[in-house]
Amino acid sequence: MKKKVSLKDIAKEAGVSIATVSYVLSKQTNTGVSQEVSDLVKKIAERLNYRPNQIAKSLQSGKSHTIGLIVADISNPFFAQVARIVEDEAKRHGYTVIFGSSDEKASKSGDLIKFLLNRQVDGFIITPTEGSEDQLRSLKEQNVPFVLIDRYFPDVETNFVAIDNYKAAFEATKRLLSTGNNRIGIVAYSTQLHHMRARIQGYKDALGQEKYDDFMLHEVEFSKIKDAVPKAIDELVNGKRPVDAIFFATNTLGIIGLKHLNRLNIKVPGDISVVVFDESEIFDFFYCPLTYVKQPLAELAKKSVTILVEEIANPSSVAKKINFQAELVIRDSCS
Amino acid sequence: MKKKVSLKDIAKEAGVSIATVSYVLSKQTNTGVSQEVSDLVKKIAERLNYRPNQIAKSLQSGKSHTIGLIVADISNPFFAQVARIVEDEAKRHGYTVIFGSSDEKASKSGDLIKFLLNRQVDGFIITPTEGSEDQLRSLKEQNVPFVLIDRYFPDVETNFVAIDNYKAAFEATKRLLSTGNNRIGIVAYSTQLHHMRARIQGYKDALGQEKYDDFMLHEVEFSKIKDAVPKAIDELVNGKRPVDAIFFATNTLGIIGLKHLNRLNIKVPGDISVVVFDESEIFDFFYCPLTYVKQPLAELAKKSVTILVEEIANPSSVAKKINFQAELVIRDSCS
DNA sequence: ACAAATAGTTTAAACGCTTAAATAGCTATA
DNA sequence: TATAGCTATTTAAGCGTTTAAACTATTTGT
Repeated sequence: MKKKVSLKDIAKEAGVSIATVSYVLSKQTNTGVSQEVSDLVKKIAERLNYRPNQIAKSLQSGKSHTIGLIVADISNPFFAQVARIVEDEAKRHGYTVIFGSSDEKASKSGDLIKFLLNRQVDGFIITPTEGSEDQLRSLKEQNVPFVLIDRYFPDVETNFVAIDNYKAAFEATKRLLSTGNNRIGIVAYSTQLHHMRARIQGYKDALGQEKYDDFMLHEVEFSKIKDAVPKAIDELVNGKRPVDAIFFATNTLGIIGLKHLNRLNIKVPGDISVVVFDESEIFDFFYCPLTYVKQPLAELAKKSVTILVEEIANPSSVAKKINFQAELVIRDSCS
Repeated sequence: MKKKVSLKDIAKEAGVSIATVSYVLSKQTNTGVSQEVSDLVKKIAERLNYRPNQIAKSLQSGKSHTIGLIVADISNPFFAQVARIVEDEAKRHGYTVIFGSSDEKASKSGDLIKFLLNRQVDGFIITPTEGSEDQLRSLKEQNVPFVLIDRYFPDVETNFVAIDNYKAAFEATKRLLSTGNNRIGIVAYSTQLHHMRARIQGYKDALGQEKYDDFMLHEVEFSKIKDAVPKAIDELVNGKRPVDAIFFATNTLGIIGLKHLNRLNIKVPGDISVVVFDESEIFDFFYCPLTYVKQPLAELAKKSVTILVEEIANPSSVAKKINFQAELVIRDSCS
């Protein structure tokens, strides 16, 4: 890589000091530099195609203008979409985004945080994994600005941007009930993460004491979904008292589940009603337009960036907790 | 953000010079530092939770250990998958990834390159857009290491990792022919990018003089696909001599196209045969298992990283040009 | 005509790290 | 006992910026 043009080169060429060049090039107003020198320096900078060295600026300012985005898996379209919006919004604020995938593992998330801290990111946007509370507490202690997105820990005071999962799940389940389903199963992740517990609780509360039954709740482990979801469905539909509806608690679960329903030749909504949390372009190809919970993804992602940028500029001690409302998009998969 | 622990802090605490601390902490072998001092320094570093400042290291070494990944759109699953593999592979080599989306626009790609160069990335992995040849030439001139992925310009000598698009398209079209289709339409992007021209040429050559007909070739503009693909399909199936098969030149085109076929209630492969370039989880929900061209994505992405890392370590003047073979996965969408 | 104010520019230190070169304190050698 | 040869450690410069402070010339005021 050819050596880059620095202030020094321009200074030498212009016959002035480095400081003068810096003043010309870095100040918007020409504070105390003569017009001639200013013009000359600018012309030379232009000619030499000068590009300021961000690294040097960062070292000097202590700000890298870089934010770390930690998601579960960047190749998951849900997070890829978040990433895209974060990218655009960050760019609008003059920030660069470095990303990393935690694979829902606290250990990976911890490594990633360390790695990116070494890289001197100015702050983080994180979809936290189960068991990462201490990492967040540690970040707080070090006064590193960060915002959680999609999930959060109710007992750790942090900024977060999420949706009202309880309410969304409650309404989704109510929809299944009101369309005549009584035995409603749910396929969820087996995790203590609050967003998932809230979805499950919303589902339970919508059903109420009399209709809920432990048999209908199936929690699968993140790392085993490929096998566990089909198994859960088999149990839901084959028991002595099979369900007449299934609520999938995330789009990934929904995708795998619907594939399995296809395999079993179970028709939606004829044989079974379905509601899915989150949308996915994939669902457009399912023969039946699905009723689903729509998260305001763009708003979530944008808000997370604005909060973070604000927090970097002037740290506040009170945590910003934003809950958006999700929308239940009613189509044809409940009957 | 609390002030970070630096070598200085450790040095003061240990009562030695900064240099000694640096030697202890940055050299694997304890070259010329006494065991006692070494142990002491390490203990203090540990206690203070010292994290080296990468920015300072970068400024000093001239290497940022960061690579810039420029894709068309990170929210497109194809690129999101590439990003994930690049991320993992880069991490294996000790590199961080900064990404940016060009939206297939040369102007954006140019801005992105400048932006990331200021950020002192050590090199790039790029899916180039149409009209970005000069940007690449300029990078070459500045001796910035980079590798193109997915696409390349035959008349610009650069490293690239791609597949043999001509052959893949040729074989896909041959498959359609051999399953009894004679009038085969193609929906492709209207671009001079070589990978697309190669796909179109492969298609044309497979058909040969006698079977090919300009009417069957539909090129749509990237920014207008939502409307243009349905329109193209309407023309292909409604003309005086309608086609009996359609070859979609990318998965995005395929997705939009198949949705439209559904809307028109045209059955695959009953009414029309289909082959799609690239795979997509989305296709799993199409009622008919699709025959598609499978790119070795993981290999492509990995190779791009290893070439780039190698190139950063010791730049070579001869361009590395890698063409992988794609695989035609034959399922049920041709008859 | 001389001090004071002002404008234009430079000096120098700092950000946190690396590393070649210098130095100090030993020990072994003749 | 002076000296060469080690070993352990420090000094100092440099990476590319920014910026407070210092300096120099010029202009203004009296």
